[in-house]
Amino acid sequence: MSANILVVEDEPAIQELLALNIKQAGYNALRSLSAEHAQQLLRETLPDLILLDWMLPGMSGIEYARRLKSDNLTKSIPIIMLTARGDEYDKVRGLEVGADDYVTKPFSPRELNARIKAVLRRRAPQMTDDPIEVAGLSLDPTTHRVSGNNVNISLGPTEFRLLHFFMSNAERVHSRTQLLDKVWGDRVFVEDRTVDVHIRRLRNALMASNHHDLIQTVRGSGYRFSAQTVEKTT
Amino acid sequence: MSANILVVEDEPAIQELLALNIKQAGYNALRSLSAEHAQQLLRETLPDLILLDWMLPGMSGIEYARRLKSDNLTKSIPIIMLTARGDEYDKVRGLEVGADDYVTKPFSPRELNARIKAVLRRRAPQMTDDPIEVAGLSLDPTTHRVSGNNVNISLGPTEFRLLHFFMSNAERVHSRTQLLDKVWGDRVFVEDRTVDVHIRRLRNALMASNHHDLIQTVRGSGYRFSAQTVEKTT
DNA sequence: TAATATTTGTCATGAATCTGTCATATGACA
DNA sequence: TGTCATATGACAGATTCATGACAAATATTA
Repeated sequence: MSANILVVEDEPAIQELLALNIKQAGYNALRSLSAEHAQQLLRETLPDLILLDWMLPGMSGIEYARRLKSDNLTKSIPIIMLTARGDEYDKVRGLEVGADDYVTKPFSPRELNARIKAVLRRRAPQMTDDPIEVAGLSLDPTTHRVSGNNVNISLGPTEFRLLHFFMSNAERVHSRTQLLDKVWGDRVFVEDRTVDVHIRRLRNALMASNHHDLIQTVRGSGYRFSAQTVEKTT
Repeated sequence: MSANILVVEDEPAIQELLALNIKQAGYNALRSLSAEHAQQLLRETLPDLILLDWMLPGMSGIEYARRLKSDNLTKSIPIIMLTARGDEYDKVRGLEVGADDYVTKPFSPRELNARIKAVLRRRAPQMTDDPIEVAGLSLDPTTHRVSGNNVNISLGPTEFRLLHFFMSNAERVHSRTQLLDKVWGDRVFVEDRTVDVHIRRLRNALMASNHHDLIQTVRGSGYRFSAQTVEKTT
């Protein structure tokens, strides 16, 4: 599931350019011409990143950013502001209201992509295309390949995403609900217990290279992907 | 089939310089002194990239860019604008009308080439006409020939482009949509599933030299052209 | 120009694979 | 030991792909 990026920009030409760029980079572009309309879109899908123009008709970009950051539902969505000039003052205010980064117009496509990638990496590492390797187990999102100690491992789509998420967020416990949100995506309604089954399928597949014990059960909390082996208390 | 680059520049000296540079880099240079003349050229050949001077006699560069981007036939041709020294305002307007990148005069040949290359790669990585060879299967863009282990393979136009794209972007998974964009071009609207059919046709053709299994299906994601064979792990 | 190939996009169908849920077994913890 | 959370195997429904057929569009040839 590639990242959804919401572009809030009132100038159609620039919006188009941004959207094109985003698609080119392999993300999914949602578009909105105003803060008000963006707000509506948010009801359906929560994007993984918001590109927000500084100046907007109606509610200004900065105003909207503040609002997004104060709403519990959206506060964790990273925001990249598009500012007109390299104005230091703007920059300060942008960061003040909680923007995660900003890009000054005119921007080069490369710069924009680099920033998007950087921000996404911070917030949702599994959304980037970087290959990951943990304890001899490696996963490459671009080739969609997984191998453990040179043994090829084939996974179904969901197991692949699950492993991808685990590997990009290792050493940390994830509740079933969190996993559903991050791996399945919000707006999907699935039983919590279903996660168990997929964990099992993933473990099964990883058995081929003896990496199945990297996925640890944390009783009462969820699961954890960890390179550190668990010591059994005897 | 090396990329054609159209240079629209009224100053003969600069045009000459640009053309030289382009040829040096192995591309094909088409030249035009005005937007009007360029328009005529476009009737014969659609270039793969347009280098457009900001200021032109008659129709200005920006005006022309806008026009190119609004015409269905030419809208997908990337444009690099040549702007006078670091004029911020120009850059904004350039991007506004849909230019893909810009180079400020005076430019260094190296920078120009880098940008051309980047834009072309983003647009059509398979545009270079170097022969490619993977696992005994070879494709020569100039002669339009494909052969596997000395067996000649004949392909329809679309299958040829598809294979060309695959071979120049091997090992990586491409979604159907991406394939449509890159192989069919972004101005066509065809069903996603159509890709399946062409994949099959290509596989069929490659069967002649037993290379059909280089094209792998990645369930839920798309297709991949890979020299590495898949091992089934159950 | 007419006739004949080729090429292309779409569809219907059946096969392969994936998914979510349940029922039951197992194991952890107080 | 009893209770509760997790593991596991089975399964039916849902997706996703492969494939053959076909007609429209294009190119080629007579």
